[in-house]
Amino acid sequence: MGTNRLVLVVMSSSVSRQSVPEEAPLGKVEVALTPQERFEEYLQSKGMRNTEQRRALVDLVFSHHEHFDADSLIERLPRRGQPGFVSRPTVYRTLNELVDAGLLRRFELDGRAVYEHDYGYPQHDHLYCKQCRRLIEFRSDEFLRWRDAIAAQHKFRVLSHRLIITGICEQCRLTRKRPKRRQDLI
Amino acid sequence: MGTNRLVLVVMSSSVSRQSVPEEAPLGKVEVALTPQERFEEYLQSKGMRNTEQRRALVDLVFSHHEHFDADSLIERLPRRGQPGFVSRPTVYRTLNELVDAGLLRRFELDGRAVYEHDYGYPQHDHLYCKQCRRLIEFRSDEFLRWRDAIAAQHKFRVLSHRLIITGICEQCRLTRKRPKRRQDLI
DNA sequence: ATCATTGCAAAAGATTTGCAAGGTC
DNA sequence: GACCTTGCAAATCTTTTGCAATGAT
Repeated sequence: MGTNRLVLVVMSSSVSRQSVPEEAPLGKVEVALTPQERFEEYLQSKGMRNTEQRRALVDLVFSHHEHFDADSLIERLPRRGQPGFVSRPTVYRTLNELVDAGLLRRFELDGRAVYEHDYGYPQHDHLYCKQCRRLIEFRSDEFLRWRDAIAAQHKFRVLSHRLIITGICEQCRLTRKRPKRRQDLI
Repeated sequence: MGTNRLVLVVMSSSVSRQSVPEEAPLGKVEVALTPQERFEEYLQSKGMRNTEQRRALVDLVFSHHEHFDADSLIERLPRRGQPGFVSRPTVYRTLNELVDAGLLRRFELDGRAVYEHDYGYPQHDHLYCKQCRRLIEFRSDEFLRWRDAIAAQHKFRVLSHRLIITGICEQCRLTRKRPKRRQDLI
């Protein structure tokens, strides 16, 4: 069970500084507790129990920094009967708990829930390539400033936002076409 | 059938209309054809037929400028057996066609598809009140400029974007709390 | 007449829930 | 021991699909 301390990197982008290479590493985010410890804390505070299944899922979820959905997480689990197996309902239940605990963030893509690391990871937004379906992360303080300004104009108290810019990534633009999905829910 | 219904009301939001030029009130865009005519044209170009059901739905959809989901549209239809009735599958089929035809835009909120007028309506984004579940529209050219700049930095070809700022609207902030929904998919 | 479209029933896909058995504190 | 969790099966919710009957051109 890898208790890997979070050392994560995001691409930063600043529109104002135009000569900067468009993908400069932003830096690491230090966190006091591992996700496992942080979740334990949350569970205790709620009078919930830290079970083997929950620990297994936290390990799996934080073993890769990738966007994922419930199904792809389930695919990475051991099969029924194998040690470490977790049932589908429990996976869904635990994902909800991890979101509540602030360890994961959830959003929607093409009609299903997608999760990403939230704990110890800086706020960012996404470019979504319609062709290869990759999510490309970027960070923009300028956007956040604009967001807060527009909210202030509407006397709206911001809690969060979701921004996805859909299009074609450079890689795909320079390559041949690929099949499309059934629907365009963005 | 929805147990927890979205409250889908729109404020054609005119922002503090004083000094911010990019924040003009959302108005209509001049279009040559009515939605009905525009859809007819689309259908013909695709070798599809303009049926009573399709006309009825276009009328209903464009009779109010509101965000809506399939269920709330179905509720506004005459009952089974009444003239003007349209079955649930046909409603879904027609909504997809209206999106393809460019008359409606679709996005997701709390796990289901929400539609809004696209044809003859200017591009805009949304503030979403977590409490009353209202969607408040706003328009920002500054945001669009920023979007295109950030995309250019990533050599990303923009096709569209989806931005929803979630929080508490002024009205709700000045009132007492209301119950929350089951999930926070934004 | 041809062929798209409808309504019905049923299916499908994603996620949630009731409940008895088992695990954690 | 109390009571939270799990896995199973089944239910839900939303949306889609197969198909025979109906309707548009």
